[in-house]
Order: sequence, then C-alpha cells, then structure tokens
Amino acid sequence: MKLNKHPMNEIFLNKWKSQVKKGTLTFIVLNILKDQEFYGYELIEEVKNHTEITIAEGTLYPLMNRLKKEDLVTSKWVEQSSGIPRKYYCLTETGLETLIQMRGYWKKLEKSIKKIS
Amino acid sequence: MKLNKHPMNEIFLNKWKSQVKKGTLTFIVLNILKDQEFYGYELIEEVKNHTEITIAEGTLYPLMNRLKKEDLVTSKWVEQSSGIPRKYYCLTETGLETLIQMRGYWKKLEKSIKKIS
DNA sequence: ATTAATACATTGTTATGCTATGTATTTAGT
DNA sequence: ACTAAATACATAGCATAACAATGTATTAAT
Repeated sequence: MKLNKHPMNEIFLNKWKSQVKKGTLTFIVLNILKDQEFYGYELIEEVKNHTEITIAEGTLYPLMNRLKKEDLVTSKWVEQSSGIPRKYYCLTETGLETLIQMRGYWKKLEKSIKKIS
Repeated sequence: MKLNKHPMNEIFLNKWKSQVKKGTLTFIVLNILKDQEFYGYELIEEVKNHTEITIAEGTLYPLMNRLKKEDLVTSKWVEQSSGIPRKYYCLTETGLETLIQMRGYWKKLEKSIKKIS
C-alpha cells in the first residue's frame, strides 16, 4: 500500500485557478473579439478551444454586461431562421485601446514571472 | 487644443490590474520563497523588484496567513539585535509541490494567451 | 521634536468567478 | 411520442482576494 506522504491540496489549487481567471478572462475574451464578432454561447466554446478554460455561463454573461457598461464592447441581437436569437458582441474603439494597454501589462508580467519561475 | 476622442478608461484598467493580481500574487510569492526565506516586509520589496508590482501590506499579511493555514509555508520569528522582530517565511514540501502544479498551469495559460494576443 | 521608514496586523469595501436555478427552442435517442 | 441533451439567453447568492484605511511599535533622519 502506497502512502501519500505529501497530499496535494487539490482544493487549494482549484481555488487558485479560479482566482487566476479573475481579470484573465476579461483579457482573453477581448483578445478573441479583436478580429471577429461572436455571440455569448459561442464565446464559451472559443475560450475553451483556445485556452482549455471552461467558463460557466454565470461567469460569461455578467462579464459581457460589465464590458458593455464600460463601453468596451457593443452587442446586437441577430434573429435566426430557426432557434433562439443570438446576441453578438463587437469590440469598440475604447475596447481596442484598452486591450492594447492590457497586452503591455500582461507582457511585462509574463516576462517577470518567467524570470522567477 | 488636442481633443481626446477615445478617453482611455484608466479606472477600468486599474481595476483590471487589481483583478489579475488575484492568484498571480500567490504564484509570485511562492516562486520567490522557493530558493530563499524572506520576512513579510522584505517580500513586498522583492515582489516590487522582480515584477514592478506594489503589494499593499493589507494584501501581503492576509495572503501569508492563508498560505500558512494551507500548509504551503511555515513561519518563524527572528529577533533582531535592534528593532522589531521579523517573521520569516519558508516554503514547505506541500508548498513546493503546489508551486510545481501552478507552474504547469501558468505555462499552459501563458502559451494560450500568447497565441491569441 | 517631527517625519519617514521599518515591521507587524486587522477591518470593511469592492469586484469577480462559480453554483444553482430559470426560461425557451431544437435535436438526438429510444 | 417521449425523454434527454444541447443550444442560448439570464439572474441571485456565495466565496474569495486585493486594497484603502487604520492601528501599534521601533529606529533613523532632519
């Protein structure tokens, strides 16, 4: 019987990952919206495909509303020939400028962490 | 007179940076403690030197207490020949294992973001 | 004598991710 | 035909962590 001398704190690690997402998700979503419009449900898929991060719907929709409120994105309803209408999101000028600022900050942070890790 | 057509949301950006620190600070501090022990006040300086991030004291001390509670670090008081005694922090075995897990997650995240940014 | 720096700590506020829950439509399985 | 799953939107309440403000105490500098 193999004893686990140093039980890894899976719970702590999961909580940590969740914390890392705070802020990071905003950055990821804005990056994805830079070159193309997407609707909410589709964004969840996009984020998953690009980063292997699964965003809960209860995370995405409030996030998009914050971004809209801050004028970083706009949204428009698009009716479907069948099914529920989709709300498409589009990056604004302010959104693009903010994204560029974010990229600068992220690059510096990433470089610093690379040096110590 | 130069008009600012697209006023950058400085406040939003600062809030975002604050959000990015959630989780990231834990990762940075554990990395710094990997090779050497430091006391609290000194850690603030270390983080600033390595990453240009200024941690408030009200952020660091609760953070260190959480890490202690989770058994990722230990602490010991060291009396000074003059001045206030210092509380030194040291990475535990669990702390090191957790750090390694974190590095894996961070590396993947960083790589994904690099692709879309 | 006063200010700044060092060194610890706590309280309350704010922001955000997550779980749970809800509505409604369409598709796939049995 | 019935059921479950997937699609597509949304909100309420909880947990967590960074930060400002505040507090104590010592030492160095002006």
